[in-house]
Amino acid sequence: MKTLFDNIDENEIKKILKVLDSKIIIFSKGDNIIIDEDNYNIGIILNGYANIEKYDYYGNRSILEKLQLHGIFGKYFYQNEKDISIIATSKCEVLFLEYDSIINKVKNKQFLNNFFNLLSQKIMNENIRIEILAKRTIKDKIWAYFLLLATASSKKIFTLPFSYTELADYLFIDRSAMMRELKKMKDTKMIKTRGKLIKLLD
Amino acid sequence: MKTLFDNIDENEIKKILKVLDSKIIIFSKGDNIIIDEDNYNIGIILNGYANIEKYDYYGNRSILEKLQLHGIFGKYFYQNEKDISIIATSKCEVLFLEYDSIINKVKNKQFLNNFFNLLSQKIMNENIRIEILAKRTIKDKIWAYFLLLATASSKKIFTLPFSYTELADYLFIDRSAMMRELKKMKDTKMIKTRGKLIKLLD
DNA sequence: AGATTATAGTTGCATATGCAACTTTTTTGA
DNA sequence: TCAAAAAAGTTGCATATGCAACTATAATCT
Repeated sequence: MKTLFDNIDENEIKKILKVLDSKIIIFSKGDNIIIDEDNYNIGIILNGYANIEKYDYYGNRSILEKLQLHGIFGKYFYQNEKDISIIATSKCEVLFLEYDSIINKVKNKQFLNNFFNLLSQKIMNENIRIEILAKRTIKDKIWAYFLLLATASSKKIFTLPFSYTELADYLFIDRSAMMRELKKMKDTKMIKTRGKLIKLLD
Repeated sequence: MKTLFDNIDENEIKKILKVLDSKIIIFSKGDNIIIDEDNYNIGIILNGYANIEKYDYYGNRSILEKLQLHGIFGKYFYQNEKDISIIATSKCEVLFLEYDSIINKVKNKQFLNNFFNLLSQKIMNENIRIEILAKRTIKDKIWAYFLLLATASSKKIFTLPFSYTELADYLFIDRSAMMRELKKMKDTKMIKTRGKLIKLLD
């Protein structure tokens, strides 16, 4: 996975972060991560996890995105930031930057390259997400997501980065319907589970 | 809408495109737009429209993305480019570039800025798309998409950029079920349609 | 440690949605 | 300009999915 600091030594990083007038804030699990939009408009997760969430009219929660190492967020990426919240799902260190400064103040080509790559990677992740959502049935959505996790870990056994409740909100489906499909998948020997540990069979 | 050439004069654009060793190709409606990956890995739509499409196991087409003016595509944005195709839906001029050259060869800060903005805009568009797909019912998906088009044109009357067949494939839903919901929406005076012309009522 | 809250697991029921199979209308291209 | 193909429009039927309402289990907090 690409990060913002790939192939840049520590001293150089410090210099860049100073030039950018950046800010690092640590959040606790459950915190609402708010961007101070006057001075900073981009956030980057340095460690920990966060969910980008939205509630609809009926009270359904949708998890729009799962942010992890060097995941990037900010008002440039959302049309209506007001009705979206970013919730830390673990202790979570966030680097805040100003978007324009990156191109205009940073001389280091490698850093620019890394930032480009972060954006490209975000686009790729969202495309993968859209392909999962393109699946027409609950079972196919679950399977596509499990395959993704298996591919990411290069193993047929992996740990869900979500609770099952969250997983349903991430796949935009009803939890009980999802549980029912998971049971069917276990019954037909597609998968085996133990808590959040999932094993894909044959 | 932001474009790659915002605030850059024509001569400067020519210079940049030369430095980048870019290539412009014109496609006809229905053409499969293929990237010559050895030399170019990014495409940008200069005019016309194209769909990014994928067919699933059952033969369902999914329209993953609708590309228009300065829409950007390329292998950096997809994990499995092989099973995805980009189809020109009108006569279509495409600029091909090499990703790395942009950061490493282009000196013009405005151009870099514009390219960044193109990526950010793409991320925003995909987030909007995900929010539409997050809607739990067909009617809500249609309505959310129509609202988006109305907002984009700042009018309550707008023209669908899709055939109804394509629209269903874009929203990842069954066409006949979609037509049924559209009829209900007309019956309950939510919308009025005449061909691809849609009007949102109150 | 015990109480409280959240998550997981289950089920009956109503209905929204997909699918197949048509007809009608519009578009395309030779 | 006319035939062929594509898109739009419609409907009956089967079922996948959402919803409500539970119980059981696990996690969290003081």
